Amino acid sequence: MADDRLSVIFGALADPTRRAILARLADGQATVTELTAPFAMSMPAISRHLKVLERAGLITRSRSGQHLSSTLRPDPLQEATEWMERYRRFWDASFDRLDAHLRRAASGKDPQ
Amino acid sequence: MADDRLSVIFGALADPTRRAILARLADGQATVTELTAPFAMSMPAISRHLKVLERAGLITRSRSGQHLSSTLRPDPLQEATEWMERYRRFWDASFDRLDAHLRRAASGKDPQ
DNA sequence: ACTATGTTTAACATATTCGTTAATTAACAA
DNA sequence: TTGTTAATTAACGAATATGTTAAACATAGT
Repeated sequence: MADDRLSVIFGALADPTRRAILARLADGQATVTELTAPFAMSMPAISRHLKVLERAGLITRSRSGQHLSSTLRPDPLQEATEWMERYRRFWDASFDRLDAHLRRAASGKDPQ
Repeated sequence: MADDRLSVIFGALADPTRRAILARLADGQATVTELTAPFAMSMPAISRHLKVLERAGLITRSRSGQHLSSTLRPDPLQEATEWMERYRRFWDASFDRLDAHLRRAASGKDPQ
């Protein structure tokens, strides 16, 4: 994977396990052991996923004794969204087209 | 890469060449040759990138004679954004914390 | 039919990803 | 010290990603 920020962020999000971890962390910080529990996967595997998320800036980690807690830091999601915003006018255009299509269809006068 | 929709979408966005292709297509549809020109990369390489974007639903392609044009279809970006929206309250929380911190710092009364 | 142009597919090399198990490090508790 | 728990690192293997060049396929023009 390329090492520019957006590639690292999107790359981190491109794995269902990592997205599930983020979803879990939305309910509050958790240790590696707690994050491992729901998955049929070894702790080293989760540990690596956490490293990927950390590199993307999507989590921060802090040690408290033996326990290493991960906390959600969603700022990179905003960065990603901002990149996608460049295409919003195309969404709008798509919606307009869909809307127009539905109106034509509903009126029974669709020229297609 | 996992083959669920979101993984395919995020995976497609996790490459700078592919994001550049999408940016180019925001200015209108283009052929494979036209999309290859700006890159120091062979046409087969671009052809594969286009396939990845197509699989993610980010472009559609239509042949007109010899020319195979790619067109932006940004709907999947919205799907990705919708997933990220789950974390919007954390963005807001982050902003709130930042805001509060700045206000405390500005007033010279920051208890920290 | 022949040739030129546009694009994909085949075959290959290399690097990265993602998982495993085993070994190691770090912190706590007796 | 010894043992237990928490987590990472090491070493490995299999699958996937990303690029290359050469060959094949598809359409157009003469």
